Amino acid sequence: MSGLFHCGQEGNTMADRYIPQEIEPKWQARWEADALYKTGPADSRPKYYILDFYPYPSGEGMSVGHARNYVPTDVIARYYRMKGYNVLHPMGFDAFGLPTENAAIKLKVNPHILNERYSANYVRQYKLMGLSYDWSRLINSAHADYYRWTQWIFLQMFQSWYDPRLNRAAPIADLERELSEQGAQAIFDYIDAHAEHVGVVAKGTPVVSAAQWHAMSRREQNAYLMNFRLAFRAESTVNWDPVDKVVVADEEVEGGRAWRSGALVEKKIIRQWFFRITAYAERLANDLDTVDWPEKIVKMQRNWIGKSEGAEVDFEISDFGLPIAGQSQIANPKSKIRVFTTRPDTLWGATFMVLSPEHPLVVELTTDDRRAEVEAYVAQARAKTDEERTTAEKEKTGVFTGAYAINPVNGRRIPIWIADYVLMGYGTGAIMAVPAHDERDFAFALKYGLPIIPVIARPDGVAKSVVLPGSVDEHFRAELEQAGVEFYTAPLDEAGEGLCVTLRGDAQIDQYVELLRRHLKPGYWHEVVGARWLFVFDDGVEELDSVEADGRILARCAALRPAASNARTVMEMLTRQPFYQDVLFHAEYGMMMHSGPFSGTSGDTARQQVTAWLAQHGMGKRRVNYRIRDWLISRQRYWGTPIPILHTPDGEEALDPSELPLRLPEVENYEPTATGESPLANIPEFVNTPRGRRETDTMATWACSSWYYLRFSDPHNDQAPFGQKEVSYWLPVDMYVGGAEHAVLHLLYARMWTKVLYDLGHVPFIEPFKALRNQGMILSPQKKVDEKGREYFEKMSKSKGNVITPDEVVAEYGADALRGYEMFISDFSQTVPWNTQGVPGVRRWLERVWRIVLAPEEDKGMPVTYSGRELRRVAHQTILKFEKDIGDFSFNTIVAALMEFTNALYKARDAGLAGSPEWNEAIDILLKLIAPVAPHMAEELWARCGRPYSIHQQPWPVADAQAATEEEITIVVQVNGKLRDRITVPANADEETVKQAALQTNGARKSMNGKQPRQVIYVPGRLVSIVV
RNA sequence: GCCGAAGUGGCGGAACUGGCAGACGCGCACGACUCAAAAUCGUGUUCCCUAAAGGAGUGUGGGUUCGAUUCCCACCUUCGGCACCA
Repeated sequence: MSGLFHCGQEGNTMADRYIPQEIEPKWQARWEADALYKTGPADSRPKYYILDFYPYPSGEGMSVGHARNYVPTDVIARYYRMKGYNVLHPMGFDAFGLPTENAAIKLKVNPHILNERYSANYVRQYKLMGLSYDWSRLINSAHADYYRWTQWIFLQMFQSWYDPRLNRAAPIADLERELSEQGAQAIFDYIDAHAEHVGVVAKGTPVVSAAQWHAMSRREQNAYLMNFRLAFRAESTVNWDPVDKVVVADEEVEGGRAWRSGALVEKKIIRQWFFRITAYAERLANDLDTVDWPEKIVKMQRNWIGKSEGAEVDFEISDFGLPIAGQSQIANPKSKIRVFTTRPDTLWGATFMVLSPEHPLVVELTTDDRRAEVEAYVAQARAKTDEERTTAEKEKTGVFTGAYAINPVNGRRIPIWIADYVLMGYGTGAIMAVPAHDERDFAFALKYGLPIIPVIARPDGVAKSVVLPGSVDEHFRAELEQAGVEFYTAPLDEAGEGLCVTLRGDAQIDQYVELLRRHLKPGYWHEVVGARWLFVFDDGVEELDSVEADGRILARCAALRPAASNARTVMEMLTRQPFYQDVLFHAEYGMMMHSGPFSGTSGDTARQQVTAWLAQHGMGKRRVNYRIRDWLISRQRYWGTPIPILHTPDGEEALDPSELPLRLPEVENYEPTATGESPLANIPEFVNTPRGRRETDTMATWACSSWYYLRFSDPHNDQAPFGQKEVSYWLPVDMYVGGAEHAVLHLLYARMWTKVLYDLGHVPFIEPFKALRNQGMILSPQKKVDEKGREYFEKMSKSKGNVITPDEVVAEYGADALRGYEMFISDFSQTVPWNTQGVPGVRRWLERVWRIVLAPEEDKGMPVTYSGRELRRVAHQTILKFEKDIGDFSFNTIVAALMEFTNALYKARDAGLAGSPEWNEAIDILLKLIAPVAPHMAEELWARCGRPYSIHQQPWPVADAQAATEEEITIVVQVNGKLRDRITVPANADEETVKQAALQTNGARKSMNGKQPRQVIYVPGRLVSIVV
C-alpha cells in the first residue's frame, strides 16, 4: 500500500486551478536541466528501442496529424522506462531532399540555413508536446558527420558483389580473383541452376573466360565488374521528372506521376547509379515471414517484389517463308527467341509469339514487306509515355513482323508479332501467346484473327451447346429431356426457338454427342464448347485440337452456313453466340489436352512435369522472375549526399574511406541545369581533381534513411558508422511506428541495407525492425461535399488553409490535453477527422483528475454507497487494462479506462472514502498510470502530494490480482436466446445452483409460460440459456 | 480487373475465444447551484410505441448455432494499394 498522502487536505483550495500554461513549461525546463530522458549506455536491464519514422523537416512545421504517432510512442517509451527497461527513444531529421532545395531556390536562402531553421522548429514543437526524446542523440542526415557514413556504406556496396553460391554479399576482389583464375562460367552456370539468383548480375552480361578477362583493358574490366557491384552505374531507361528535373525511382512513381511533384514522368535513357536490390529479392521476400508487421505492408512488399515461377523456353526462328513440317531447318543458335512463361503447361496452345517493340531482335526479324509498318509501330510505341501506354486505352495493338518461329513442342510454325502490351523490362521482353488461356492474348488473337486452340480442360467440366431450330428431328427434344440434360428454349434466329444446352462432365457430353448424331438433320452441324471442343457434322465429329483443325472446321461451317464465312477463326465465330460467352475462355489450371504425349496430365502436376521435360530435351528450364527492378539512387540535384566516386580513364574509382566525408561544396546557385546535370557539375573546384572528374550526382534521401536507425545506437562515433557493442545491444528496433505511405520505399530499402551490412559482418541481425505499426491519418475537421453530394473530409494542408497545429492546441488547452486527445481520438490505425470538441473533452477529464486529487472534499455530489474494496478493484483492474491495451496499440481504450477510474474515484468520494488507505492507494496508482499520458500534470500532482521527484522515475504499479477479482458476478438469463432477466451470484457458485436460480427468476418463469425447459446451458461466469 | 482493410446511435468509437450491443468521450435534453450566465455536480440519451409491457436493431440477403457485431456463403458501399508483370 502507498505511503502518506497530503493532498486533498486543507492546504489546497479551488484557488489552485489547473493551468497547464504554467506547469508545463516549468516541468519541461526541469526535465531538460536534469537530462531526465537521456539514455545511458548498455547495461544489465532489458532494452527497449522504440522509434518513430524520422521526419522530413519542412518549413510548414508539424500539424496535429503528425503528432498521431509521436504521442503514442512517447507513452510507450515512458511506460517501458517505469517498467524498468533501458529505453532508447531518439529523434532525428531526414534533412536532405528536394523540398528544402526547392525552397532554397525560391527564398534564395542557403539550404543549410533552412535545414537548421526548420529542424530547430521541429525540435521546439516536439518539446512543446512534452515528448521524452533523448535529444543528446539527435541526428541530422545533412550534417557531414552523418553523411560521411552514408558515403562509407555506399562504398561498402560499391566494393561488393552478390556471390550466389555463398548466398550473400562478398568483396568485389573475390570476384576479380575468380575471373582472373577461372572466368565467369562457374558463376553463370550456378545462376542457371539456381533460378532465384537471377538478380545477381545485370541482364545480358556476357560470360567471359579467364583468357578473355586477361585480354581486357583495366577500363574494360571495370566496366565488366559494374555488372556485379551492389552499387553500380548503368545506362538505362529511367523515369524523368520534368518539374523537379531529376530522375526518380520506380518506387517513387505512382500511376505514372512522380511521388513528390505530381508531374507525369517521361522516359529517358541516362547513365545512373543503382543499388542491386534485385540480388536480394528472394531474401527480402522470404524474411518477411520473420517480422511482426501489418499484414497489409507485408503483402505490398511481396507484390512489389513480385516473384513468379515458371520456365524459360527457347523458340527457334523459322526459315523465312519456307514451309516446314515437323522439324526445324534452322540451326543458327543466335536467332532463338527466349520467352518466360509461368504456364509451361499451356505450351501446346501457343499459336503465336509477341515481342516487345523494344526487343533487340525486332529489326533482324522483320521481313522487307513488313518493315515500314513495323518501324512505324515501334516509333509510335517509343513516343508514348508509360502513362499513355498503360492506361490510355486497354485496346491492344500490334503488327506482324513477317517472321515465324517454331513451337518447340510440336514443331509448328507460328507467326511473330510485336505489341506494346509486352514490356521489355519484364522477363525476356518476349512471350509465347496462348490465347485460349491468357486473357490478354485472347483479346489480341480475336482482334487480329489469330487461331485460338484450347489446351487446358475446364476444371468445372461445363460445356455448352446451341441447337438451332430445325436442325434436329422431332424426337430429339424428348430424348434430351429423358437423358436429364439441362436446357432451356430461347429465340435464336429468324427461324424461331432453339435450345440452349448446358452439359456437365464427360459422360454427359458423350451421351449428348451420340444423341446429336442420331437426330442431326442434313445441312446442319452442332458444336459442343467449354469442357470439350467438338463439332458434330453429319459424317463425323471434328475436334478443335490444332491450327489445322481450326481451318478445316471453319471451312466446313462456312460451307454449311455462309454467315459464318466472315469469321477468321472458329473462336471468332463462336464469340457471336452470347450463350457461349462464359465458357470460351479460362485461365485456370486443369487437365492438359490437345498436347501430344502430355494430354491427360492432371492440372496439379502439369507445370512441373512439362518444365522437367523441357529441361531434359534442352528446350527450356525452370526460371524465377521478379517484378522488382534495381533501385535507382542518383539524383541530379545539389541538396543530397555526394556520391564518393571519381571518373578516371580506367573507369569509376571509389574514394578511399579516409577521404570521407566528401563534403558538399558551398554554391551560389542551386538551380538544376537545363542539361539535366547536377548543379555540382558547374563547380570546377569540386569536379576536377588530379585523379579524375568527380561524380556530380547526389544520392536520393532514401540512402540516408536506410541506416539512421543504426546510427541512433551510437550517434557520435567518428571512427565508424556505429560501434559493434552499441548496435548489437540496441538493435533491432523493437517497435517502429510511422505512416503506411512508406510501405515499399523506405521500409524495403532499409531492409536491403541491413542485409548487406549483415552479409559484410557489420551488424548481427537480418531484419532491422522487429515490429511495425502504422498510424492512421488525421483529416481536417471541416466536412466537405463533393459534386455527387457525398460528404468527405480533406487532408490537412497549408494550401487548403485547414491545418491545425499542436502549437495552437497547446496554447489553448495544454500539451497534456492534446496528448490525451491524440490517443483518444480513434483507433490508432484508423484515418479520422480532427474534432475541435475533442480536446476540451479531454481537458475536462484532466480537470476532474486535478480536483479529485487536490480537493476531493469540495463540490461533493449526492451520497452513494461504494466500498473501499470496490475502489481497490477498479484501481487494479485499470493497471491490468492499461498493460494489455498498450500491447495491443489500443490507446483510445487506455484513456477510456483512466476516465472510468476517475469516475470511480468521484463515486468513492461521494461515499466518504476520501483519505482512507484505499483512497490513498488509488490516487497513487492513478497518478502513475497517468504519468505516461499526461506527464506534466502527473508530475505536478505528484509534487503537490509531497512525493519525491520525479514520478517518471517511479516503478510502475504492480497489479494485485486478488484485488482485481470480482467476488460477485452478474449472470444473464436467456430464454430461447432472448434476454429475460439477470441474477447476481458469488463468483464461485457451482453450475447447478446458478441454473436453479436462473429458472426461478421472474423473467424466466414469465417467458417460459409454464413450459418445461428442454435444455439449460450454463456458460460459466456469463449466462444461463434456457431452451423450451 | 487483382490484392488488402473497413461498414455499429446525431458524431468519434467500445465489445475477451460465439455469450448483457452501444463502454468512454463529444453533442443534446432536463435538474441542482446562481439574481443570471459560464463553470461545476447530477440524471437521461439506439430506434418504434404517450408510458409501461413489448418489439426491432451492428451495410444487404441467406446459412450454422440454444445464442452471431464476432463463424460460413453471396452481394452492396467506402477507403487504401497494385495494375497489360506473361
